[in-house]
Amino acid sequence: MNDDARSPAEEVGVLLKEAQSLLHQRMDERLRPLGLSVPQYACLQALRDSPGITGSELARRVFVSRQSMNVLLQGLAGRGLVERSDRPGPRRERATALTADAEGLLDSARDAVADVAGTMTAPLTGDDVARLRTLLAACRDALASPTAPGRP
Amino acid sequence: MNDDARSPAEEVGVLLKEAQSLLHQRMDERLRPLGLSVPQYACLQALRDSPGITGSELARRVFVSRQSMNVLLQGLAGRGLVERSDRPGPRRERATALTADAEGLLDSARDAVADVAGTMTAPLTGDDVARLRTLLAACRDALASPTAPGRP
DNA sequence: GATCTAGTGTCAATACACTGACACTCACTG
DNA sequence: CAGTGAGTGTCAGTGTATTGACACTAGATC
Repeated sequence: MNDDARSPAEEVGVLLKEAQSLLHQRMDERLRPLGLSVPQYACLQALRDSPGITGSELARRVFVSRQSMNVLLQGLAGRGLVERSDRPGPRRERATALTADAEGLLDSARDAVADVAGTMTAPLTGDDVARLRTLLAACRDALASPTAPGRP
Repeated sequence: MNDDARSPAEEVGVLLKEAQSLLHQRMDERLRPLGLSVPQYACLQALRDSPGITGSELARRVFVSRQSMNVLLQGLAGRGLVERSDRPGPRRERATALTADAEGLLDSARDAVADVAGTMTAPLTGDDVARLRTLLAACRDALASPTAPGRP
């Protein structure tokens, strides 16, 4: 039955893994000279897009656990890249904001990441990129709800 | 300049991360009842596609380091899923092969993974899937060579 | 033949992320 | 008002993957 051939859907899965892994690798190569890891960059970027966001929401967007995000933020705070209020807010949350240093560093990082992303989509036309975005979004949405272990 | 807008290429990057992360999560949910993690499944699958492959080559395909693959293989060997020859070959490599138990388990795992992949591509037509494969392969190839830190 | 390079496997130590558990606060409900 | 549930932050313990280092082998180079 499914002896040697891989279904088209499965091939999409491995291509997804391969492309994402390569992208992560290239981003890491470019961000490391700036003293940033990929999750740290994603954290700063999310913090810039949504200032005052809670740590838990931050963790969800970066795809890590609250605990990991906590130590990640501690590291960034120790380097003076983020400021965490020690006066907890209404729901015990600590407001977190970027410092001026982080803004400058983040601009450099954004350029590096944009360059990598540009290399990735270089062989594609504008229409191709738009199509790719649509298709990937459809795949993501299809996987959004936790699959039941067995289907009825 | 690049103040608030994200370029289409960067959006592809985050969509790639989101889709891959969701896929990994769903696969993990389905493989865990079988006692397999995603890297373990990928390892067995690669071992099935290319019997007698070396541990280092295996590591490259699964996107982990040689050392991680080593402990991973030790775990699989301890559960009787793979057999490692203790008579090293010409280049000091140890031939690795799946056991009968692994073949059966892998068949179940393949079904589960195929199901997840099917859910992912469910909202897509056949042409969409083919197009997606082409585009993803192009992105992967564009990222294949290590990017020089700065361009000339 | 001596030397260098590339490939492989392994050990040790470190960094990273995760699960589990607990304390605390707010909104809703009986 | 008591109680339940959801959301957040933190601590401790564990597992996993990584980097760095070393030993060994085969082939290329001089």
